[in-house]
Amino acid sequence: MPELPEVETVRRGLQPVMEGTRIVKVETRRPDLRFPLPERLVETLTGRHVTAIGRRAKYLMMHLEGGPVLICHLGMSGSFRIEEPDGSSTPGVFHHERSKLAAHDHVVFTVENGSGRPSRIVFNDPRRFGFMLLSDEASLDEHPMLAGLGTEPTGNALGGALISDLFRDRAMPLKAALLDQRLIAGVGNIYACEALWRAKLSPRRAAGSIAAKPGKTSQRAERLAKALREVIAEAIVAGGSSLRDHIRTDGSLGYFQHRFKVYDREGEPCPRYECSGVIARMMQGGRSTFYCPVCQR
DNA sequence: AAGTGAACCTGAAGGC
DNA sequence: TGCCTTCAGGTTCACT
Repeated sequence: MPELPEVETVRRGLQPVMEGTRIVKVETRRPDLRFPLPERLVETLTGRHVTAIGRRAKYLMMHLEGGPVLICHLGMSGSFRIEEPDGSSTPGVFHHERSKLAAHDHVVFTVENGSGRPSRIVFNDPRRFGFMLLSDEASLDEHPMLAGLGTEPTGNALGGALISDLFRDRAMPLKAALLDQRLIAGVGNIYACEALWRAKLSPRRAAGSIAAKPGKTSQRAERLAKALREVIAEAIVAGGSSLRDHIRTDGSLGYFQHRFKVYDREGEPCPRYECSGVIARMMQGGRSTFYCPVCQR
C-alpha cells in the first residue's frame, strides 16, 4: 500500500490526534511484526507525551517527550486507524466498533488529550511486512534504517542536476534506480511507473544514459525530476492511492488511483494525446512495470 | 555491478 | 462450492 504519498497522508491523519497528547496505554497483541517488537516498547511509550509525528521517505516517526522516537514502517499492507472517543463530534466510521479489535490489529495506542476522552490509534498489518523500532532523538539520523536514505522527491532538492549526479555511469535500468532508496527515498512501484510515463522515459533505459555530461544539463534528467516531484505532490494532495483497502486514518479513501496513467492499466490505450500506444506490463526485478512502449523512450 | 529469484506473510481474484 | 495458481503498494539476501 504505502509509498511516500500514502505515508505522508497517514502522518497528516495522525498528527492532529496524537501531537500534544499523552499516551496512556500501549497494547501489543503479538510479539513481532516483520521484526520482534522492541522489548521496551510499552514501558518506553506509556505515560509520555507525543511531541511530533514526522516522516522520512516511507518511515513514520513518533517523537516522544524526553527523547525516544518510535520508527514505524507500514510495509506492504500496514495501516493506522483512529478511533475517536464515543460521542465525539469528529466524524469517524469506527465509533460503533469501539470495543472491538479486528484481525491483524497488532498494536493499539490509547492517547489522552486532557478532555478525559481517550482516542485509540490501531496499527493493522495483515502481511506483517511492517515494523516498529525504537530510537532516540539524538541519534535518529544515524539509525541504520534511516542513515542510508537518499533525497526526498519533494520540494526543490530534487532537480535535473541531482538526478544526473545520482544516475551517472549506472547501468541499472531507470526503474530500478527509482526504486533504490539510497538514491531517491520514498518512491515505490506505482510512482516510479507513473513518473517514467510522465517523463516519456523507458523503464528499461540505463539510468546513466539520462545523466548530463559534466558542465551541461540534461533535458531527460530535468523531465524526470519534474515528473517525480509533480506526481508525488499531486498524490499527496489527493490523499494518496487506495488500492485494496482503506489507507487514511479516518477510514476514508485516497483517490489518486483514479489518476494513474499506466499503473495497472495493461492493455488500455496510452492516455497521452495522439499516442497510439497500448500500455504494456513487464517484470523488472520481480516487480510489474507498466509503461507505454510507443512514447516512453 | 547488475540481474534474478527467493524469502518474509496473508488475502483477493481468477481459472477450472 | 472448493482447490489451485498468481499477484499485491516493501525490503533484504543469496546467488549467477
